[in-house]
Amino acid sequence: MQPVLTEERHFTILNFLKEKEIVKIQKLTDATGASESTIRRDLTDLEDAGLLRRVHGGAAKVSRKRIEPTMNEKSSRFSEEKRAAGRLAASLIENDDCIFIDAGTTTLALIPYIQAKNIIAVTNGFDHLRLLVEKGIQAYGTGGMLKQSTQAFTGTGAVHGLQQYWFDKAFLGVNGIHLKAGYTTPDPEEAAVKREALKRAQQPYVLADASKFQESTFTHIADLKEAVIITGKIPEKTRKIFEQATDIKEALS
Amino acid sequence: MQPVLTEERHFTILNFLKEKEIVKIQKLTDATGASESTIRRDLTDLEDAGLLRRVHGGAAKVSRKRIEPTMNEKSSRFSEEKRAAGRLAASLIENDDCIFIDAGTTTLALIPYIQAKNIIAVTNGFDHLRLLVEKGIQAYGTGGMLKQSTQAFTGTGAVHGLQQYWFDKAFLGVNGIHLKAGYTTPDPEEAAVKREALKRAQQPYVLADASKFQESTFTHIADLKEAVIITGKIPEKTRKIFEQATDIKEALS
DNA sequence: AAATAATGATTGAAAATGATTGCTTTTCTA
DNA sequence: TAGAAAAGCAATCATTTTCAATCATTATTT
Repeated sequence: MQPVLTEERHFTILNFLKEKEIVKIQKLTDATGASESTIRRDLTDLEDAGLLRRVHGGAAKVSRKRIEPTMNEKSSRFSEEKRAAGRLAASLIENDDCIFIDAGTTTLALIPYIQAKNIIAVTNGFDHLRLLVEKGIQAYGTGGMLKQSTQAFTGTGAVHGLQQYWFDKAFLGVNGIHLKAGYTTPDPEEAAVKREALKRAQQPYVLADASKFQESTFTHIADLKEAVIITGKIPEKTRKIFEQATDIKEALS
Repeated sequence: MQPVLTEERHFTILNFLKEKEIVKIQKLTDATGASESTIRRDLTDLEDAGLLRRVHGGAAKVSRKRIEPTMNEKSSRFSEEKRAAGRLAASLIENDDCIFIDAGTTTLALIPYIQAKNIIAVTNGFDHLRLLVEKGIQAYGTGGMLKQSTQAFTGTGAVHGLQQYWFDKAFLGVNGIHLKAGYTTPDPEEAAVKREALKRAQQPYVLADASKFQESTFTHIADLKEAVIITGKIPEKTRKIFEQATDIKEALS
Protein backbone atom coordinates (compact mmCIF):
# COMPACT_ATOMS: atom_id res chain seq x y z
CA MET A 1 0.00 0.00 0.00
CA GLN A 2 1.13 3.50 -0.84
CA PRO A 3 2.56 5.16 2.27
CA VAL A 4 0.34 7.74 3.86
CA LEU A 5 1.88 10.77 5.48
CA THR A 6 1.34 11.63 9.11
CA GLU A 7 -0.39 14.85 8.24
CA GLU A 8 -2.68 13.10 5.81
CA ARG A 9 -3.81 10.70 8.47
CA HIS A 10 -4.39 13.50 10.90
CA PHE A 11 -6.51 15.18 8.29
CA THR A 12 -8.45 11.97 7.66
CA ILE A 13 -9.03 11.39 11.34
CA LEU A 14 -10.36 14.88 11.90
CA ASN A 15 -12.59 14.51 8.88
CA PHE A 16 -14.13 11.38 10.37
CA LEU A 17 -14.88 13.38 13.47
CA LYS A 18 -16.60 16.07 11.47
CA GLU A 19 -19.14 13.49 10.36
CA LYS A 20 -19.51 11.48 13.52
CA GLU A 21 -19.29 12.06 17.22
CA ILE A 22 -16.98 9.11 17.81
CA VAL A 23 -14.68 7.05 15.61
CA LYS A 24 -13.16 3.66 16.47
CA ILE A 25 -9.50 2.86 16.01
CA GLN A 26 -10.38 -0.13 13.82
CA LYS A 27 -12.13 2.17 11.38
CA LEU A 28 -9.10 4.41 11.21
CA THR A 29 -6.60 1.64 10.59
CA ASP A 30 -8.86 0.40 7.78
CA ALA A 31 -9.22 3.83 6.27
CA THR A 32 -5.55 4.75 6.39
CA GLY A 33 -3.78 1.42 6.11
CA ALA A 34 -1.60 2.35 9.04
CA SER A 35 -0.96 0.14 12.02
CA GLU A 36 -2.77 0.39 15.29
CA SER A 37 0.33 1.81 16.97
CA THR A 38 0.52 4.61 14.48
CA ILE A 39 -3.12 5.50 14.83
CA ARG A 40 -2.75 5.57 18.59
CA ARG A 41 0.16 7.92 18.26
CA ASP A 42 -1.86 10.10 15.93
CA LEU A 43 -4.67 10.25 18.45
CA THR A 44 -2.28 11.19 21.22
CA ASP A 45 -0.80 13.97 19.11
CA LEU A 46 -4.18 15.31 18.07
CA GLU A 47 -5.41 15.24 21.61
CA ASP A 48 -2.34 17.16 22.71
CA ALA A 49 -3.18 19.70 20.05
CA GLY A 50 -6.68 19.94 21.50
CA LEU A 51 -8.31 18.77 18.28
CA LEU A 52 -10.06 15.72 19.66
CA ARG A 53 -10.66 13.83 22.85
CA ARG A 54 -9.53 10.25 23.32
CA VAL A 55 -11.99 7.74 24.60
CA HIS A 56 -11.57 4.06 25.25
CA GLY A 57 -11.57 2.41 21.84
CA GLY A 58 -11.19 5.51 19.72
CA ALA A 59 -11.57 9.25 19.68
CA ALA A 60 -14.39 11.70 20.16
CA LYS A 61 -15.20 15.11 18.78
CA VAL A 62 -14.17 17.97 21.00
CA SER A 63 -16.85 20.56 21.50
CA ARG A 64 -15.06 23.76 20.74
CA LYS A 65 -17.23 26.36 22.37
CA ARG A 66 -14.95 29.25 21.55
CA ILE A 67 -16.42 32.55 22.48
CA GLU A 68 -16.72 34.73 19.43
CA PRO A 69 -14.73 37.95 19.52
CA THR A 70 -17.46 39.71 17.57
CA MET A 71 -19.95 39.35 20.34
CA ASN A 72 -22.34 42.21 20.88
CA GLU A 73 -25.32 42.66 23.11
CA LYS A 74 -27.75 41.38 20.53
CA SER A 75 -25.85 38.12 20.27
CA SER A 76 -28.14 35.15 20.49
CA ARG A 77 -25.59 33.22 22.46
CA PHE A 78 -26.86 34.86 25.60
CA SER A 79 -30.27 33.94 26.79
CA GLU A 80 -32.65 36.71 27.67
CA GLU A 81 -32.18 35.68 31.25
CA LYS A 82 -28.41 36.09 31.16
CA ARG A 83 -28.66 39.46 29.49
CA ALA A 84 -31.17 40.67 32.04
CA ALA A 85 -28.93 39.55 34.89
CA GLY A 86 -25.95 41.20 33.19
CA ARG A 87 -27.80 44.47 32.78
CA LEU A 88 -28.86 44.47 36.41
CA ALA A 89 -25.33 43.67 37.56
CA ALA A 90 -23.83 46.40 35.39
CA SER A 91 -26.23 48.94 36.85
CA LEU A 92 -24.73 48.32 40.25
CA ILE A 93 -21.29 49.51 39.13
CA GLU A 94 -20.65 53.13 40.10
CA ASN A 95 -18.19 55.68 38.78
CA ASP A 96 -14.60 55.17 39.97
CA ASP A 97 -15.34 51.64 41.17
CA CYS A 98 -12.69 49.00 41.13
CA ILE A 99 -14.33 45.69 40.24
CA PHE A 100 -13.49 42.06 39.67
CA ILE A 101 -15.19 40.16 36.86
CA ASP A 102 -14.98 36.39 36.95
CA ALA A 103 -14.51 34.29 33.82
CA GLY A 104 -17.57 32.65 32.26
CA THR A 105 -20.37 33.54 29.91
CA THR A 106 -22.70 34.86 32.58
CA THR A 107 -20.29 37.54 33.66
CA LEU A 108 -19.31 38.19 30.06
CA ALA A 109 -22.87 39.30 29.47
CA LEU A 110 -22.53 42.14 31.94
CA ILE A 111 -19.66 43.92 30.21
CA PRO A 112 -21.63 45.41 27.30
CA TYR A 113 -23.96 47.10 29.76
CA ILE A 114 -21.33 48.85 31.85
CA GLN A 115 -22.08 52.59 31.89
CA ALA A 116 -19.99 53.81 34.82
CA LYS A 117 -17.03 56.02 34.04
CA ASN A 118 -13.44 55.79 35.14
CA ILE A 119 -13.64 52.29 36.53
CA ILE A 120 -10.88 49.74 36.83
CA ALA A 121 -11.70 46.14 36.07
CA VAL A 122 -9.70 43.04 36.95
CA THR A 123 -10.64 39.73 35.38
CA ASN A 124 -9.42 36.17 34.89
CA GLY A 125 -11.39 35.78 31.67
CA PHE A 126 -9.52 36.00 28.39
CA ASP A 127 -12.48 37.17 26.35
CA HIS A 128 -13.52 39.50 29.14
CA LEU A 129 -10.19 41.29 28.82
CA ARG A 130 -10.71 41.83 25.13
CA LEU A 131 -14.24 43.12 25.58
CA LEU A 132 -13.19 45.48 28.35
CA VAL A 133 -10.31 46.94 26.39
CA GLU A 134 -12.48 47.32 23.30
CA LYS A 135 -14.94 49.27 25.42
CA GLY A 136 -12.15 51.55 26.60
CA ILE A 137 -12.25 50.32 30.17
CA GLN A 138 -8.98 50.06 32.01
CA ALA A 139 -8.49 46.31 32.34
CA TYR A 140 -6.12 44.14 34.31
CA GLY A 141 -5.53 40.42 33.92
CA THR A 142 -4.88 38.22 36.91
CA GLY A 143 -2.26 36.18 35.09
CA GLY A 144 -1.85 32.46 35.65
CA MET A 145 -2.39 29.43 33.46
CA LEU A 146 -4.78 29.95 30.56
CA LYS A 147 -7.13 26.98 30.38
CA GLN A 148 -8.18 26.25 26.82
CA SER A 149 -11.51 24.74 27.73
CA THR A 150 -12.84 27.71 29.66
CA GLN A 151 -10.62 30.50 28.32
CA ALA A 152 -9.89 31.47 31.92
CA PHE A 153 -6.72 32.18 33.83
CA THR A 154 -6.51 29.94 36.84
CA GLY A 155 -4.20 28.24 39.32
CA THR A 156 -1.86 29.73 41.87
CA GLY A 157 -0.68 32.28 39.34
CA ALA A 158 -4.16 33.76 39.16
CA VAL A 159 -4.64 33.74 42.91
CA HIS A 160 -1.25 35.34 43.35
CA GLY A 161 -2.16 38.01 40.81
CA LEU A 162 -5.39 38.77 42.63
CA GLN A 163 -3.59 39.36 45.88
CA GLN A 164 -2.31 42.65 44.56
CA TYR A 165 -5.78 44.14 44.40
CA TRP A 166 -8.76 45.18 46.46
CA PHE A 167 -12.22 45.53 44.95
CA ASP A 168 -15.33 47.55 45.59
CA LYS A 169 -17.38 44.85 43.93
CA ALA A 170 -16.78 41.38 42.60
CA PHE A 171 -19.01 39.61 40.07
CA LEU A 172 -18.66 35.86 40.17
CA GLY A 173 -20.12 33.03 38.17
CA VAL A 174 -20.81 29.73 39.92
CA ASN A 175 -22.12 26.32 38.91
CA GLY A 176 -24.21 25.50 41.93
CA ILE A 177 -26.17 27.38 44.56
CA HIS A 178 -27.21 25.06 47.33
CA LEU A 179 -28.69 25.74 50.75
CA LYS A 180 -26.19 23.54 52.55
CA ALA A 181 -23.24 23.37 50.13
CA GLY A 182 -23.32 27.11 49.45
CA TYR A 183 -21.72 28.28 46.18
CA THR A 184 -19.94 25.50 44.34
CA THR A 185 -18.00 24.86 41.13
CA PRO A 186 -16.52 21.67 39.65
CA ASP A 187 -12.90 22.80 39.39
CA PRO A 188 -10.92 23.29 42.63
CA GLU A 189 -8.43 25.56 40.89
CA GLU A 190 -11.16 27.88 39.72
CA ALA A 191 -12.79 27.72 43.10
CA ALA A 192 -9.60 29.04 44.67
CA VAL A 193 -9.63 32.02 42.34
CA LYS A 194 -13.28 32.76 43.05
CA ARG A 195 -12.71 32.42 46.77
CA GLU A 196 -9.81 34.83 46.69
CA ALA A 197 -11.77 37.38 44.69
CA LEU A 198 -14.72 37.08 47.03
CA LYS A 199 -12.49 37.67 50.04
CA ARG A 200 -11.02 40.78 48.52
CA ALA A 201 -14.27 42.50 47.59
CA GLN A 202 -16.23 44.97 49.65
CA GLN A 203 -19.43 43.62 48.09
CA PRO A 204 -19.41 40.29 46.24
CA TYR A 205 -22.14 39.34 43.80
CA VAL A 206 -22.88 35.95 42.33
CA LEU A 207 -24.49 35.81 38.88
CA ALA A 208 -26.53 32.72 38.19
CA ASP A 209 -29.46 31.56 36.12
CA ALA A 210 -32.35 29.52 37.45
CA SER A 211 -30.75 26.19 36.57
CA LYS A 212 -28.00 26.70 39.13
CA PHE A 213 -30.29 26.75 42.14
CA GLN A 214 -30.48 23.67 44.32
CA GLU A 215 -27.46 22.30 42.47
CA SER A 216 -24.12 21.50 44.04
CA THR A 217 -20.92 20.64 42.17
CA PHE A 218 -17.99 19.32 44.15
CA THR A 219 -15.93 22.32 45.28
CA HIS A 220 -17.20 24.69 47.91
CA ILE A 221 -16.47 28.37 47.31
CA ALA A 222 -18.32 30.16 50.10
CA ASP A 223 -21.51 30.17 52.12
CA LEU A 224 -24.65 31.66 50.63
CA LYS A 225 -24.72 34.66 52.94
CA GLU A 226 -21.28 35.81 51.83
CA ALA A 227 -22.57 37.21 48.54
CA VAL A 228 -25.64 38.74 46.95
CA ILE A 229 -27.21 36.65 44.19
CA ILE A 230 -28.10 38.28 40.88
CA THR A 231 -30.36 36.25 38.63
CA GLY A 232 -32.70 36.64 35.71
CA LYS A 233 -35.88 34.96 36.83
CA ILE A 234 -36.40 32.05 39.17
CA PRO A 235 -39.54 30.17 40.24
CA GLU A 236 -41.45 31.62 43.14
CA LYS A 237 -40.83 28.51 45.18
CA THR A 238 -37.06 28.61 44.70
CA ARG A 239 -37.05 32.26 45.61
CA LYS A 240 -38.94 31.57 48.84
CA ILE A 241 -36.39 28.96 49.84
CA PHE A 242 -33.26 30.93 49.12
CA GLU A 243 -34.22 34.44 50.14
CA GLN A 244 -34.02 33.39 53.74
CA ALA A 245 -30.39 32.47 53.34
CA THR A 246 -29.18 35.51 51.43
CA ASP A 247 -30.15 38.54 49.35
CA ILE A 248 -31.46 37.85 45.85
CA LYS A 249 -31.82 40.42 43.10
CA GLU A 250 -34.14 39.23 40.34
CA ALA A 251 -33.90 41.11 37.04
CA LEU A 252 -37.16 39.97 35.42
CA SER A 253 -39.99 39.96 37.88
CA MET B 1 18.28 28.76 -17.81
CA GLN B 2 18.44 27.27 -14.37
CA PRO B 3 16.78 30.16 -12.52
CA VAL B 4 13.84 29.74 -14.86
CA LEU B 5 13.72 26.06 -14.09
CA THR B 6 13.72 26.85 -10.39
CA GLU B 7 10.77 29.14 -10.86
CA GLU B 8 9.03 26.50 -12.89
CA ARG B 9 9.45 23.93 -10.16
CA HIS B 10 8.18 26.33 -7.55
CA PHE B 11 5.16 26.97 -9.73
CA THR B 12 4.59 23.25 -10.20
CA ILE B 13 4.84 22.58 -6.50
CA LEU B 14 2.37 25.28 -5.59
CA ASN B 15 0.01 24.04 -8.28
CA PHE B 16 0.00 20.60 -6.74
CA LEU B 17 -1.01 22.19 -3.48
CA LYS B 18 -3.88 24.01 -5.09
CA GLU B 19 -5.39 20.66 -5.99
CA LYS B 20 -4.54 18.68 -2.90
CA GLU B 21 -4.04 19.28 0.79
CA ILE B 22 -0.69 17.50 0.84
CA VAL B 23 1.90 16.48 -1.73
CA LYS B 24 4.71 13.96 -1.24
CA ILE B 25 8.31 14.58 -2.22
CA GLN B 26 8.30 11.47 -4.39
CA LYS B 27 5.49 12.90 -6.45
CA LEU B 28 7.39 16.12 -6.95
CA THR B 29 10.62 14.49 -8.06
CA ASP B 30 8.62 12.45 -10.54
CA ALA B 31 6.77 15.46 -11.84
CA THR B 32 9.79 17.73 -12.20
CA GLY B 33 12.64 15.33 -12.87
CA ALA B 34 14.71 17.11 -10.26
CA SER B 35 16.57 15.34 -7.51
CA GLU B 36 15.29 14.92 -4.01
CA SER B 37 17.84 17.43 -2.72
CA THR B 38 16.59 20.08 -5.07
CA ILE B 39 12.99 19.52 -4.18
CA ARG B 40 13.85 19.73 -0.51
CA ARG B 41 15.57 23.04 -1.11
CA ASP B 42 12.55 24.27 -3.01
CA LEU B 43 10.29 23.31 -0.15
CA THR B 44 12.50 25.09 2.36
CA ASP B 45 12.48 28.23 0.23
CA LEU B 46 8.74 28.15 -0.29
CA GLU B 47 8.13 27.64 3.37
CA ASP B 48 10.34 30.60 4.21
CA ALA B 49 8.24 32.61 1.81
CA GLY B 50 5.16 31.45 3.70
CA LEU B 51 3.65 29.73 0.67
CA LEU B 52 3.44 26.25 2.12
CA ARG B 53 4.08 24.28 5.23
CA ARG B 54 6.60 21.45 5.29
CA VAL B 55 5.57 18.19 6.81
CA HIS B 56 7.52 14.99 7.22
CA GLY B 57 7.54 13.42 3.78
CA GLY B 58 6.31 16.37 1.79
CA ALA B 59 4.52 19.66 2.00
CA ALA B 60 1.08 20.85 2.97
CA LYS B 61 -1.17 23.68 1.96
CA VAL B 62 -0.95 26.65 4.23
CA SER B 63 -4.33 27.63 5.59
CA ARG B 64 -5.03 31.23 4.77
CA LYS B 65 -7.00 31.86 7.92
CA ARG B 66 -3.77 31.68 9.87
CA ILE B 67 -2.78 35.23 8.96
CA GLU B 68 -1.36 37.18 11.81
CA PRO B 69 -3.75 40.05 12.50
CA THR B 70 -0.98 42.22 13.82
CA MET B 71 1.60 41.39 11.20
CA ASN B 72 0.08 42.58 7.95
CA GLU B 73 1.43 46.13 7.82
CA LYS B 74 5.13 45.70 7.24
CA SER B 75 6.71 45.15 3.85
CA SER B 76 6.99 41.54 2.84
CA ARG B 77 10.77 41.65 2.87
CA PHE B 78 10.59 42.49 6.53
CA SER B 79 8.15 39.81 7.45
CA GLU B 80 10.24 37.20 5.75
CA GLU B 81 13.13 38.31 7.88
CA LYS B 82 10.94 38.06 10.95
CA ARG B 83 9.75 34.61 10.02
CA ALA B 84 13.29 33.43 9.52
CA ALA B 85 14.33 34.82 12.87
CA GLY B 86 11.25 33.25 14.44
CA ARG B 87 12.08 29.91 12.93
CA LEU B 88 15.61 30.05 14.21
CA ALA B 89 14.47 31.09 17.65
CA ALA B 90 11.87 28.32 17.78
CA SER B 91 14.50 25.75 16.88
CA LEU B 92 16.39 26.66 20.05
CA ILE B 93 13.49 25.56 22.22
CA GLU B 94 13.96 22.04 23.56
CA ASN B 95 11.48 19.55 24.95
CA ASP B 96 10.38 20.28 28.50
CA ASP B 97 11.72 23.82 28.36
CA CYS B 98 10.10 26.58 30.31
CA ILE B 99 10.24 29.75 28.25
CA PHE B 100 9.21 33.38 28.35
CA ILE B 101 7.89 35.03 25.22
CA ASP B 102 7.78 38.79 25.19
CA ALA B 103 4.90 40.71 23.61
CA GLY B 104 5.43 42.13 20.13
CA THR B 105 5.18 41.04 16.51
CA THR B 106 8.73 39.72 16.25
CA THR B 107 8.22 37.23 19.01
CA LEU B 108 4.74 36.42 17.71
CA ALA B 109 6.38 35.09 14.55
CA LEU B 110 8.22 32.53 16.62
CA ILE B 111 5.18 30.73 17.94
CA PRO B 112 3.98 29.00 14.75
CA TYR B 113 7.36 27.32 14.42
CA ILE B 114 7.58 25.82 17.88
CA GLN B 115 8.11 22.07 17.58
CA ALA B 116 9.28 21.13 21.07
CA LYS B 117 6.92 19.03 23.12
CA ASN B 118 5.80 19.45 26.67
CA ILE B 119 6.98 23.00 27.07
CA ILE B 120 5.57 25.66 29.32
CA ALA B 121 5.35 29.19 27.97
CA VAL B 122 4.81 32.39 29.91
CA THR B 123 4.01 35.56 28.02
CA ASN B 124 2.82 39.12 28.51
CA GLY B 125 1.35 39.25 25.00
CA PHE B 126 -2.40 38.90 24.57
CA ASP B 127 -2.24 37.53 21.03
CA HIS B 128 0.65 35.32 22.01
CA LEU B 129 -1.52 33.63 24.61
CA ARG B 130 -4.18 32.92 22.04
CA LEU B 131 -1.73 31.45 19.55
CA LEU B 132 -0.03 29.32 22.18
CA VAL B 133 -3.27 27.88 23.47
CA GLU B 134 -4.51 27.22 19.94
CA LYS B 135 -1.31 25.32 19.33
CA GLY B 136 -1.93 23.22 22.43
CA ILE B 137 1.00 24.66 24.35
CA GLN B 138 0.58 25.15 28.06
CA ALA B 139 0.47 28.92 28.41
CA TYR B 140 0.63 31.29 31.33
CA GLY B 141 -0.13 35.00 31.32
CA THR B 142 1.87 37.37 33.46
CA GLY B 143 -1.19 39.38 34.41
CA GLY B 144 -1.09 43.13 34.83
CA MET B 145 -2.65 46.00 32.95
CA LEU B 146 -3.60 45.22 29.38
CA LYS B 147 -2.44 48.08 27.17
CA GLN B 148 -4.77 48.54 24.21
CA SER B 149 -2.13 49.98 21.90
CA THR B 150 0.32 47.11 22.16
CA GLN B 151 -1.95 44.28 23.37
CA ALA B 152 0.56 43.63 26.12
CA PHE B 153 0.29 43.18 29.85
CA THR B 154 2.57 45.63 31.61
CA GLY B 155 3.18 47.50 34.82
CA THR B 156 3.88 46.25 38.30
CA GLY B 157 1.19 43.60 37.91
CA ALA B 158 3.13 41.99 35.08
CA VAL B 159 6.46 42.24 36.88
CA HIS B 160 4.87 40.80 39.98
CA GLY B 161 3.43 37.95 37.94
CA LEU B 162 6.82 37.18 36.44
CA GLN B 163 8.42 36.86 39.83
CA GLN B 164 6.67 33.54 40.29
CA TYR B 165 8.61 31.92 37.48
CA TRP B 166 12.05 30.90 36.35
CA PHE B 167 12.83 30.26 32.70
CA ASP B 168 15.21 28.13 30.69
CA LYS B 169 15.02 30.62 27.87
CA ALA B 170 13.52 34.05 27.35
CA PHE B 171 12.73 35.58 23.96
CA LEU B 172 12.53 39.36 24.05
CA GLY B 173 11.70 41.99 21.50
CA VAL B 174 13.45 45.33 21.71
CA ASN B 175 13.32 48.61 19.81
CA GLY B 176 16.98 49.51 19.80
CA ILE B 177 20.31 47.70 19.86
CA HIS B 178 23.13 50.13 20.45
CA LEU B 179 26.80 49.58 21.27
CA LYS B 180 26.73 52.00 24.17
CA ALA B 181 23.05 52.17 25.17
CA GLY B 182 22.59 48.39 24.98
CA TYR B 183 19.02 47.13 24.47
CA THR B 184 16.42 49.88 24.65
CA THR B 185 12.67 50.42 24.33
CA PRO B 186 10.53 53.56 24.48
CA ASP B 187 8.19 52.59 27.32
CA PRO B 188 9.66 52.40 30.85
CA GLU B 189 6.85 50.12 32.02
CA GLU B 190 7.57 47.63 29.29
CA ALA B 191 11.27 47.93 29.93
CA ALA B 192 10.68 46.85 33.51
CA VAL B 193 8.89 43.71 32.34
CA LYS B 194 11.63 42.88 29.84
CA ARG B 195 14.31 43.48 32.45
CA GLU B 196 12.60 41.18 34.92
CA ALA B 197 12.20 38.42 32.33
CA LEU B 198 15.82 38.73 31.30
CA LYS B 199 16.96 38.43 34.90
CA ARG B 200 14.91 35.30 35.39
CA ALA B 201 16.11 33.36 32.35
CA GLN B 202 18.98 30.93 32.15
CA GLN B 203 19.56 32.03 28.56
CA PRO B 204 17.99 35.26 27.28
CA TYR B 205 17.60 35.92 23.57
CA VAL B 206 16.76 39.19 21.86
CA LEU B 207 14.91 39.02 18.54
CA ALA B 208 15.50 41.96 16.26
CA ASP B 209 15.50 42.84 12.61
CA ALA B 210 18.21 44.80 10.87
CA SER B 211 16.49 48.15 11.40
CA LYS B 212 16.98 47.93 15.16
CA PHE B 213 20.75 47.95 15.06
CA GLN B 214 22.55 51.14 15.95
CA GLU B 215 19.29 52.57 17.22
CA SER B 216 18.58 53.64 20.78
CA THR B 217 15.19 54.54 22.26
CA PHE B 218 15.02 56.12 25.69
CA THR B 219 14.78 53.31 28.23
CA HIS B 220 17.72 51.05 28.90
CA ILE B 221 16.88 47.37 29.40
CA ALA B 222 20.24 45.67 29.66
CA ASP B 223 23.75 45.62 28.23
CA LEU B 224 24.43 43.88 24.93
CA LYS B 225 26.39 41.04 26.44
CA GLU B 226 23.50 39.97 28.65
CA ALA B 227 21.62 38.28 25.80
CA VAL B 228 22.17 36.51 22.52
CA ILE B 229 20.81 38.36 19.50
CA ILE B 230 18.67 36.49 16.97
CA THR B 231 18.15 38.26 13.68
CA GLY B 232 17.15 37.56 10.11
CA LYS B 233 19.90 39.11 8.07
CA ILE B 234 22.06 42.12 8.80
CA PRO B 235 24.68 43.88 6.72
CA GLU B 236 28.19 42.47 6.95
CA LYS B 237 29.44 45.74 8.38
CA THR B 238 26.85 45.84 11.16
CA ARG B 239 27.64 42.29 12.01
CA LYS B 240 31.33 43.01 12.30
CA ILE B 241 30.64 45.84 14.72
CA PHE B 242 28.24 44.02 17.00
CA GLU B 243 29.66 40.53 17.08
CA GLN B 244 32.47 41.79 19.26
CA ALA B 245 29.99 42.91 21.90
CA THR B 246 27.77 39.81 22.02
CA ASP B 247 26.72 36.61 20.27
CA ILE B 248 24.64 37.03 17.13
CA LYS B 249 22.66 34.29 15.44
CA GLU B 250 21.76 35.18 11.87
CA ALA B 251 18.98 33.15 10.27
CA LEU B 252 19.53 34.02 6.62
CA SER B 253 23.20 34.02 5.75
C1' DA C 1 38.81 33.02 -16.49
C1' DA C 2 37.08 33.68 -11.98
C1' DA C 3 33.31 34.08 -9.08
C1' DT C 4 28.70 32.83 -8.07
C1' DA C 5 24.65 30.01 -8.07
C1' DA C 6 22.24 25.73 -8.70
C1' DT C 7 22.27 20.92 -8.61
C1' DG C 8 22.80 15.97 -7.31
C1' DA C 9 24.99 12.50 -4.47
C1' DT C 10 26.38 11.02 0.06
C1' DT C 11 26.04 10.52 4.89
C1' DG C 12 24.98 10.52 9.75
C1' DA C 13 21.11 11.97 12.43
C1' DA C 14 16.23 12.35 13.30
C1' DA C 15 11.54 11.00 12.71
C1' DA C 16 8.04 7.75 11.76
C1' DT C 17 6.48 3.19 11.81
C1' DG C 18 4.89 -1.57 13.10
C1' DA C 19 5.44 -5.35 16.17
C1' DT C 20 5.76 -6.90 20.80
C1' DT C 21 5.08 -6.89 25.75
C1' DG C 22 3.05 -6.39 30.05
C1' DC C 23 -0.51 -3.75 32.14
C1' DT C 24 -5.39 -1.63 32.63
C1' DT C 25 -10.08 -1.20 31.45
C1' DT C 26 -14.17 -3.08 29.77
C1' DT C 27 -17.23 -6.76 28.80
C1' DC C 28 -18.90 -11.19 29.25
C1' DT C 29 -20.48 -15.12 31.85
C1' DA C 30 -21.50 -18.16 35.37
C1' DT D 1 -21.66 -9.89 41.49
C1' DA D 2 -17.23 -12.08 41.23
C1' DG D 3 -13.97 -13.56 38.25
C1' DA D 4 -12.42 -14.70 33.64
C1' DA D 5 -11.84 -13.36 28.99
C1' DA D 6 -11.41 -9.86 25.67
C1' DA D 7 -10.25 -5.53 24.16
C1' DG D 8 -7.64 -1.48 24.60
C1' DC D 9 -3.63 0.77 26.07
C1' DA D 10 1.32 2.92 26.89
C1' DA D 11 5.98 1.85 26.57
C1' DT D 12 9.67 0.01 24.18
C1' DC D 13 12.54 -1.74 20.37
C1' DA D 14 14.20 -2.66 15.70
C1' DT D 15 13.49 -1.21 11.16
C1' DT D 16 12.51 1.89 7.58
C1' DT D 17 11.90 6.43 5.82
C1' DT D 18 12.95 11.13 5.69
C1' DC D 19 15.84 14.94 6.70
C1' DA D 20 19.61 18.53 6.92
C1' DA D 21 24.30 19.28 6.14
C1' DT D 22 28.12 18.78 3.31
C1' DC D 23 30.77 18.33 -0.79
C1' DA D 24 31.91 17.92 -5.56
C1' DT D 25 30.20 19.02 -10.07
C1' DT D 26 27.98 21.69 -13.50
C1' DA D 27 25.86 25.86 -15.20
C1' DT D 28 25.60 30.91 -15.17
C1' DT D 29 27.13 35.40 -14.50
C1' DT D 30 30.77 38.92 -14.16
